[in-house]
Amino acid sequence: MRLEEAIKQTKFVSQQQKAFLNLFYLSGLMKSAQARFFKQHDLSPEQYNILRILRGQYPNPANIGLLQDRMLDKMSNASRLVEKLKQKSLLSREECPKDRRQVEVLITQSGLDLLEYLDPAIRSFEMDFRGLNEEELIKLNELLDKLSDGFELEE
Amino acid sequence: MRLEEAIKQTKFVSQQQKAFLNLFYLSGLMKSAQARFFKQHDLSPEQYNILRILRGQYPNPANIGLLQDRMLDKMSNASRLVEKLKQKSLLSREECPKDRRQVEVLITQSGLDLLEYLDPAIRSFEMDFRGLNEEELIKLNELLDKLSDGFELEE
DNA sequence: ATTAATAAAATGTCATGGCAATTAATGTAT
DNA sequence: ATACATTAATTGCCATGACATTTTATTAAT
Repeated sequence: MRLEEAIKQTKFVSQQQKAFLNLFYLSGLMKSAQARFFKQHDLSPEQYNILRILRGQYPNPANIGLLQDRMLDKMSNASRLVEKLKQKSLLSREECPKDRRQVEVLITQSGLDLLEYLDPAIRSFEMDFRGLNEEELIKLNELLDKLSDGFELEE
Repeated sequence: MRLEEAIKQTKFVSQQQKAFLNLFYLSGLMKSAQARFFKQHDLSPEQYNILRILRGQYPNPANIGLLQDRMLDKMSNASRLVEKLKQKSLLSREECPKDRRQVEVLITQSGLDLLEYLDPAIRSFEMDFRGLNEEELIKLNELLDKLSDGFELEE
């Protein structure tokens, strides 16, 4: 469903305003679709994000700071997410011998298995972008990149 | 800051995947910038959304259902947001005489004053899209619309 | 070597989002 | 007219996000 229909508003004061609302709206749609999907597997999108990063590092461990650095949402609490995932045995967390302030987080085999199991569904999820052809996707990424550039100062 | 730099990842399996992450990433940037702005005025973005809708209806009242319908995020709890705004005297809430299940929510003068006071800042906020020219904005909206169309089934 | 500064992670608090359950009022069917 | 279904709004619960504070370990300064 498109923005106009969703918020019952057909006129916008500018293309800027519409783009602004449109981005929020679409990201909300995506976010809730994503949350619904992960919930079936007793994961949150943020937890999945952590596991993905850990798989990327595997077989090296990651510390909390590295996770926070690479997460899409920097503000989510990596410590607590790691704790949740540990309870599900999807990762291990151990004190780092070199620097006991730090912690070594490593994805477990069952974590790797879960990711592998989810992979096809994730790919088909990203296919929700099938509405756009390759050229359009490239254009979209280009436009989004330009916009992200505008946020350098304030973050 | 761009996606690649933010998540320290330069390669993506597809343009789809990158677009997916890019959208999440940018909307997150926008969301936190927006939240930071509204916080200065002791409002949340959702509370502001409610006030905007009420101004659109003014001088007619709105009921909770109508607010929920028009909100960007359908799932936020309109009842509770209205209660918060009432405590700040930015709106009034009264039992509807025609149907006592419903409620008549009306923006107050001080609510209208606040919105008017915020208007210029909001407009300049939307100007954060100034990185794109008119043609690019139209293209972006077109692409976002196409993508939103893909979500009809599941929402 | 002791003290202060910095750094990493964990914890506490509060607002919000996502849903389920509840309450109260209205509509509908027999 | 009474019982049942539906609708509107509120409330409660739990997970998450945002942010400040605390704890513990390491590094730097004198």
